[in-house]
Amino acid sequence: MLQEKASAVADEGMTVAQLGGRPELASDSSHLGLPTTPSIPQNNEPDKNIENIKVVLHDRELWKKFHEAGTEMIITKAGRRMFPSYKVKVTGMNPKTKYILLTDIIPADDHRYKFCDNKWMVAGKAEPAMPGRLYVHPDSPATGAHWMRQLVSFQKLKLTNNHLDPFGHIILNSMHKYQPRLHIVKADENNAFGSKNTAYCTHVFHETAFISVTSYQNHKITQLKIENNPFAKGFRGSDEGDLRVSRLQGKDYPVISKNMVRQRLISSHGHLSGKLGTGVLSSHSQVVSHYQYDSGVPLPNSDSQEALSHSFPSSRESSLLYHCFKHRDNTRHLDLGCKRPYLDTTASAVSEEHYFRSPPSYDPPLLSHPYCSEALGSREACMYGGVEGETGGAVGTDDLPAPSLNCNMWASVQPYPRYGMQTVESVQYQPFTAHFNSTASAVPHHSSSMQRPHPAPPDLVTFTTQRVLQSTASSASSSPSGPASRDRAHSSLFHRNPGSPLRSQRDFTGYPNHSPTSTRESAYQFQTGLSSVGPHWTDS
DNA sequence: TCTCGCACTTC
DNA sequence: CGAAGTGCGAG
Repeated sequence: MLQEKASAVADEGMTVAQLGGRPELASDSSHLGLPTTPSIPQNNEPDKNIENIKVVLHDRELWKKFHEAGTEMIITKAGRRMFPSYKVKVTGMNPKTKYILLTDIIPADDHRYKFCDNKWMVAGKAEPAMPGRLYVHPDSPATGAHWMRQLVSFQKLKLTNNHLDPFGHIILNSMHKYQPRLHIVKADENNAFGSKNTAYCTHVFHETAFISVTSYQNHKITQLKIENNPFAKGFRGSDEGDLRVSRLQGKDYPVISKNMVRQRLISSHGHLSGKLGTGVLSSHSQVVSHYQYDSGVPLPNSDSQEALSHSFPSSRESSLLYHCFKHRDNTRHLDLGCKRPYLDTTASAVSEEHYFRSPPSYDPPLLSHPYCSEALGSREACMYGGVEGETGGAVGTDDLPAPSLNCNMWASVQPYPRYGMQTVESVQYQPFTAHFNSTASAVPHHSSSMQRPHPAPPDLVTFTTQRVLQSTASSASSSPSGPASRDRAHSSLFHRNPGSPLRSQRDFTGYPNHSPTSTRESAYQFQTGLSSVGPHWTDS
């Protein structure tokens, strides 16, 4: 089934993310047609074709519905799952090669938003980026066969607005726009960390972009959540919904809430949707202009302000969306350099100027640099940037039976990328670099052809450090096999916080003990360093 | 704006 | 059954 679905989507055209190369502007034209032909599968080349990996967003239609209305994701102190959940179908991997799949969520732009007149508007400059945390899929590392066998779900990933979150959830600022990304890192022995050739690729599905909120702003979104999220079934209105409401209120007769009324009105009006209280339709035309995509190639929008405000086209315009706008570069890379404790890196953080002022031309920093610290023992380190694990060197890891991603962290890039959304996902692929790149070259995003190693552009560079990949990779190779074993390890690292025991995250529990039971559900969410940036960044 | 407890749901 | 994921609405 999935397969079918996936293929169907692919047929439609745009959803498949192709890796290989990220087309740059220059190449855009060639890609416009959409690379239908992708390089598919030539199985001949086993390990090396990370660029041939294809990823299809599961439930894309649902995501599109949300996107057209302006997706909102609730963020809470305790952590809230995303809905729709981020699930993908992966094909084109070498069945025997091990890969690590992880996601991160980066700022889509540098604005803060407000919901007025039934639409999202820019309301100032974004808050300093939060620590970029990564969510490593619990099965990582696992073989290509494992990943391709079924849908890869990131459903347990949670979002929080608690900057001091001890659970390892991904920290976001409310009322800001974000873009989830998927990274696939080859974790084979051959590419174990240290190797400069470790390859990875990044996939971005523009339809998964969202604005984080503490409570829903757009009732259309509320409605979609209620209608599609099984856990919200209790709020469904179908004929009986009213009854539920009434019961809640202790009444025997149906009571209709304002919200429900609004929603119903809206839905009934269909296209007029927005019009509820305040005029709403307004932005349509504008929207169109901003959000367009090319066939597959993401185009950054040059007009930042406007684009942003209209990022979410209303449903009506959806058809219009697929236009092209010019953009500068699509490239995004991940830099996985590793090797420095992330603290250091952090410090080095880049000049704020670069980051923040990235001209429109810059693309979003898609990636970040991971740093790998050798030390992995401490979980805390992972969680908090400031804290470093003391365990020196890989202590734990090496010894651990099941290597896991011990404290690996990636840093996701914070600065805002200003990319408009991309229609299709873009993929990027790059070799891992072993070092941190402080060297930023100002590479334009453009870049990269696929294979070329790129230093990250300064703007992209974030301070964050990451430890993760590396260790992950290396461990992966050694790891026994099952994802299960590593699960616990991972989790343990990340979530544990010295002072705070996290109950909810029992994930880590496993750490010390090897109990097999550890659930693989544990989420692996890592944080990247960050901090230093904040201060500088805020604009004045 | 955000936090909390609630009733309801899925798993 | 209990744990955990939902939006609601009062505060």
